[in-house]
Amino acid sequence: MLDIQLLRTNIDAVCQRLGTRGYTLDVATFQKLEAERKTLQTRTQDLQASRNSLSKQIGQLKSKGEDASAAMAEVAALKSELDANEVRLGELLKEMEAFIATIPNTPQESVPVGKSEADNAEVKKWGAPRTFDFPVKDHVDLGEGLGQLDFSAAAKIAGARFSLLKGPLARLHRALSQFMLDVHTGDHGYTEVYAPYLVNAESMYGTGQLPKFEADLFKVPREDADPLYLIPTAEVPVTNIVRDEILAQDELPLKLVCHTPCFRSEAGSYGKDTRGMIRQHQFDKVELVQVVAAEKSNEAHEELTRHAETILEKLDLPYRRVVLCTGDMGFSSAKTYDLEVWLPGQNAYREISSCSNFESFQARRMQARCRNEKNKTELVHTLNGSGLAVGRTLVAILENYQNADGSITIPVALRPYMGGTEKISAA
RNA sequence: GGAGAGGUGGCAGAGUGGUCGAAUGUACCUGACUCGAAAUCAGGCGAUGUCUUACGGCAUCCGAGGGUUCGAAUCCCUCCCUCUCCGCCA
Repeated sequence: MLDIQLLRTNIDAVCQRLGTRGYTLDVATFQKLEAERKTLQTRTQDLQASRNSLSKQIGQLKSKGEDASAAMAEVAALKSELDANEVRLGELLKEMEAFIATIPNTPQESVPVGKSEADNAEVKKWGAPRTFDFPVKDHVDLGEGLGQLDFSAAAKIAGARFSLLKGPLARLHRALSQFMLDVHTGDHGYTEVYAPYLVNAESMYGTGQLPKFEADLFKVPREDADPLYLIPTAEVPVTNIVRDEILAQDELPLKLVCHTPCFRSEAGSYGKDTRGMIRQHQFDKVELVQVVAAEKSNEAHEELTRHAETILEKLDLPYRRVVLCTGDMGFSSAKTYDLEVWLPGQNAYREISSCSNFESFQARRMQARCRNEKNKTELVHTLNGSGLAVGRTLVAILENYQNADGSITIPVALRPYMGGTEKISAA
């Protein structure tokens, strides 16, 4: 959520920034709501002040046993206007909040302006794609050839966009998440978190999935209680740890890492990546989350992105880093780097991690604050990034480490997690 | 699933219709004392919103939402959460 003060005092600048991401702010609606709010709120508060002081007088008169009927008549005269104003003001504030809640974050100045994916800018490239002296297969042919990846069984059990892993490939999947967690906790200073996979609507609102993106979520209705939602990323439960909290200076930065399955409905994305495990309803991810003081967030964003890159480097997987252009960024983000891993089966770089700085956008929605040097409360900045998406990392390993006979060499860094196995072959 | 108890400021904890945004303790900040620290003493110290150039004023907030009342932390209703005991369970 954007700062309403900023909208009041500097709406032109906000408009301009939002314009770069193709979002047109409805200034007229905002100003109409704001004008009404201002008169109504000041009037309501004046009436409340009168009522309060009259009520106080009544109390004093009555305690002395004197006649309070004059003051009571005066309050009664205020009452109908006050009641009407309070109701209308409540509605208006809700309207205003709903309006602001659907405005996306403003991009940082350093974000390239653009309309779509095509305008994202490559920042760096690491590693050279391997040259093969045999025809490369994609991960589906490789996994099914090994007899360890079974989409038809998954379809029977659950439906399209699920996958089933067996044997060494299932172990490799587990090894990857263990490896990632160990690197981030051991080398990068993150604290491991285990969190709920089902969350309430308030949490989804806090990180920005609600109210706008309900269609992308799996919703779990309940007979006698509010519905819960399956998390689309660990970002939701982990970032919401600080919702409605005031953190002490020395608690920051908070660096948390969490491995969870992620569930995405993504009804609109059918037709794209229908083959294989690139786009699934369920996938595992190791998520990095940082909560930092406002002035530290850009620095933290670079650091966190490096932490994700380190995993790719340790696995010796070629990748590139792109900075998303204004038009391709997520709703809540002020700046996002995507890491794209090389997939020989697709002859292309494909997204494997997304690292974003949300600045105070999420913190404002969830009232996550810290005390500054003057002991005053101040919104924190939140960041997160995949470190990494486990399923896609598995895909990358299959395709990059394939051999002519269809077997897969295990990257050296993962061998300790595979009981020393160096190669996966058909059973 | 059954029975009971409870949710008040950073923490602990009083307050059962009116000078209560809330005693007291503790934590924290400032000052005095001290070479310094501790102890002691004095003062300060909630959040959010709103109006104001500012000083500051006003409003709202005692788990959440409704209700009664001139007036609600306090009374009534609904919901959420926590704890204790019993049952069940990986």
